[in-house]
Amino acid sequence: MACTIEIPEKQTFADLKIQEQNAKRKVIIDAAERVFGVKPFHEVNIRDIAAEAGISHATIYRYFPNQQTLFLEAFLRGMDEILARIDAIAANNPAGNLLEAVVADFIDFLTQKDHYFRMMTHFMLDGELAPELVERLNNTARALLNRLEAIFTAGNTTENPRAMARALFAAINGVLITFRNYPGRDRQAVFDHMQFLGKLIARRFN
Amino acid sequence: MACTIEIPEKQTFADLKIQEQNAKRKVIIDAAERVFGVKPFHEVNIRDIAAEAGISHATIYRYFPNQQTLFLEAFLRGMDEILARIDAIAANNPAGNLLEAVVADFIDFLTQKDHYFRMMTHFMLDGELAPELVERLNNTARALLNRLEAIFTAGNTTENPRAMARALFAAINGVLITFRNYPGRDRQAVFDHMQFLGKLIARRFN
DNA sequence: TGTACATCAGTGAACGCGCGTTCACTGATGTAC
DNA sequence: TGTACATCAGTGAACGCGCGTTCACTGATGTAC
Repeated sequence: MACTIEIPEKQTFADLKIQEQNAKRKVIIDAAERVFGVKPFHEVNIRDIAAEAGISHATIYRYFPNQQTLFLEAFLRGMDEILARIDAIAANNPAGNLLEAVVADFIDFLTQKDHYFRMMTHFMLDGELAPELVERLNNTARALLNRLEAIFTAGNTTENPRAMARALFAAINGVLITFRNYPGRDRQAVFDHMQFLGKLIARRFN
Repeated sequence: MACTIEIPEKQTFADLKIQEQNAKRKVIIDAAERVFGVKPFHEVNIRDIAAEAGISHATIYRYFPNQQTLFLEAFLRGMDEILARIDAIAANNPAGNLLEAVVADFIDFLTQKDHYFRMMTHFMLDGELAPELVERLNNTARALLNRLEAIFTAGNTTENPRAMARALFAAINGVLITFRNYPGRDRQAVFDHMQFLGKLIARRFN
């Protein structure tokens, strides 16, 4: 306990300015998240987000070069959340059915926060992202696949664990897309059905 | 051979008129298919299709109430093609690996004719179709699931064959979506990878 | 301590463009008498 | 056989609307001297 005084890092005015810019970016993304929670993804526009953030829509362009980048930033935040959740499950779930638990959580999360899922499909299908953004997108995808691969490796599959990870990831995405508008079922029934299929698939991948 | 004279069905002027309308509708859809073969789905518009059909874009609205209906009509034609292909495979493939063959063909077809796949995702994700159109969409989906279910039933799965059909259909859709923009791979490599994953999944579903 | 100037965040208004859809009109064909 | 009228397919022009993005400007704050 010789030294209890906190010595602050050296910080310049320029540093502060950058921090402030980042803080403002965060405020904007936070606002976007709130809007996404209320409106379907493809109806959300820059003006909505600006209004929610309490600024002019032109101001957004001071902090993001364009809409795609803002959306991607929001999406990556969601991906981080998923990764953290998977890690938490893996940590608390040393027993056998890790795969099923992860799949269930994945479906759970992406059903609750539907906008993340819609953004994912948007980037997969329509996205025309700048190469640098594609790179960031791929990084998180890779991080997710790494998690899944680790599970398969630990489970001693006869298949290539990486291929299994890819196939499982794709399969669950497919469930989320294919049955989201299951005719004549309410939200809860759709969710149950997705979980049911997720479980079936996870079982097949064991 | 008592009677070789063909007796034509009774046909009124009104019948003829309806037939002509249907023929014109077909010309328009044919034109749409050609445009879809050249342009990415989400860039195709009514004016393109009209130009390809050699008519004014306003004329299209004499034969289709709106764009969605025209697109759906084109899509259903693609679905019919898929169903016919599956039936052909089932007929020529009495041996064991029917499932893998069907999956391979499904991926093959929807990769070649990408616009059908894009339309499918469009209807699943963004589509706001009139109830009557949703009904038609569901009918073909059901027809496809019936085919898959029959394969599982014949294969004596321990699982519910209908559930297996749904899960497989979703899983393959997922592969087609998730890896269509696989970074840094050309068309051929993407295709091979999809087929590889399709095979892996089919194996898991055996 | 004050003055002139530079910087820069924030903004409302406007631009631009695409595109589905509708309108008002034309001209050909059919129908009644 | 001819005339007046109705029907209806086809059309170019225009409407309407959304919405990402940019522009020209304001006003506050910082800086040089």
